[in-house]
Amino acid sequence: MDVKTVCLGMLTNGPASGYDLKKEFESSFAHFFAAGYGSIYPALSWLLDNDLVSCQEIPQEGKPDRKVYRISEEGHQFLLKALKNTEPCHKIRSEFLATMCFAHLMPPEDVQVILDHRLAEIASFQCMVREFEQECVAEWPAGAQFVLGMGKAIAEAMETYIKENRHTLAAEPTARKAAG
Amino acid sequence: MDVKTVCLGMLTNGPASGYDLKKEFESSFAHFFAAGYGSIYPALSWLLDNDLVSCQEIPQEGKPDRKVYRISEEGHQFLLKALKNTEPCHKIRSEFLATMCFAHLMPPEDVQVILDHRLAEIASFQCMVREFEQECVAEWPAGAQFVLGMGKAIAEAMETYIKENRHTLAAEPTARKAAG
DNA sequence: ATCCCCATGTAATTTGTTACATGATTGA
DNA sequence: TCAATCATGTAACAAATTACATGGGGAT
Repeated sequence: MDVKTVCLGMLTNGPASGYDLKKEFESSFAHFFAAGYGSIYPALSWLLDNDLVSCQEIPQEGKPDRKVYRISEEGHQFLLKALKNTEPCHKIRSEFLATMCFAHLMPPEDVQVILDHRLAEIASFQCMVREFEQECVAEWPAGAQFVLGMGKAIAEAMETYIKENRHTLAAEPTARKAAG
Repeated sequence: MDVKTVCLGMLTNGPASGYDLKKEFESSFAHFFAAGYGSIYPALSWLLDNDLVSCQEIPQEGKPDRKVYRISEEGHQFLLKALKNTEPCHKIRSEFLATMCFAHLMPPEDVQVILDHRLAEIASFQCMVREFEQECVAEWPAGAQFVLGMGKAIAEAMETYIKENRHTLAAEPTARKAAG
């Protein structure tokens, strides 16, 4: 499933502009699917060329016309077909974990800084989740709620794991060396 | 951090061929960093061209010469520099979660099949982890152990979450409809 | 017989990222 | 006055995937 299909899927929640979709990629989709304008706008053009969406241009003053896309019947069918894959992948690409693999080659302080940064990222994600929970999750389709919950579960597992195991990557206490 | 750097890092555990590295990408690195021959072989060529590794060709009968790569002093320095980034990313690209987002558009049986498939993938990962634990983890550097543990923690969190929440994506019981 | 393991690599294609290009409005 | 938000898009570039190309040895 590529950016095109995800954009099409997002449009099942109502018409939206490329700018709107970007915000969705940055918020509710942020923890499992990334896309920038450089992918989104071409994706929407492609969907339009293939009649999977229609486009309504809304003139605005001082800004480019706002282009609101709406999924078509063909679009719905295309999406359903794309969703038929019963073995969708789930890939992690982690420079963080790759770096940690080689922690023994690094100064232990540096390792701890990286861990702190990762914890901070997790905390900011959890903060966003809390906002969703207080505002709008209840109105989301069951699948979207499931996905947010999964993100929450993974984030919590990572947080706990890092806090409980970071000491294994700390420097050997100097006292030990002196004693040995 | 790209494939080149990860290959270089892998070579800190001892000399290896492209074929050997591929096996490592498929096993201990599988849960957070993917690479195929199409990335690995060009990466090793690049590392060799830049004197970050040396190469020893071992003639073999009936097979292409086995090329064993060894990290050089320059390679070590290059790696240390690459490891200096204190904000390494951790990205998930999940067609699985993207699909689940649109679960309400799909036949509920199909959703459950996808969930079963995901659970099977998690189980096979956990199986691999157990093998590592029984055989070799103890000899791994602390960082690599930390990373395997993280994979285990994430896998367990996902497994538990799916099992506890899959019912929210099931079809409404027909009895209810009849009663309503 | 057939399949998997060993072992290397290239070329075409797909995909996505980053930088560039433009510019008014609103709130601090 | 400064930053952020709104709003679109293209072009160059980077990176990885997939298919292609080859072929002996060993196990079932």
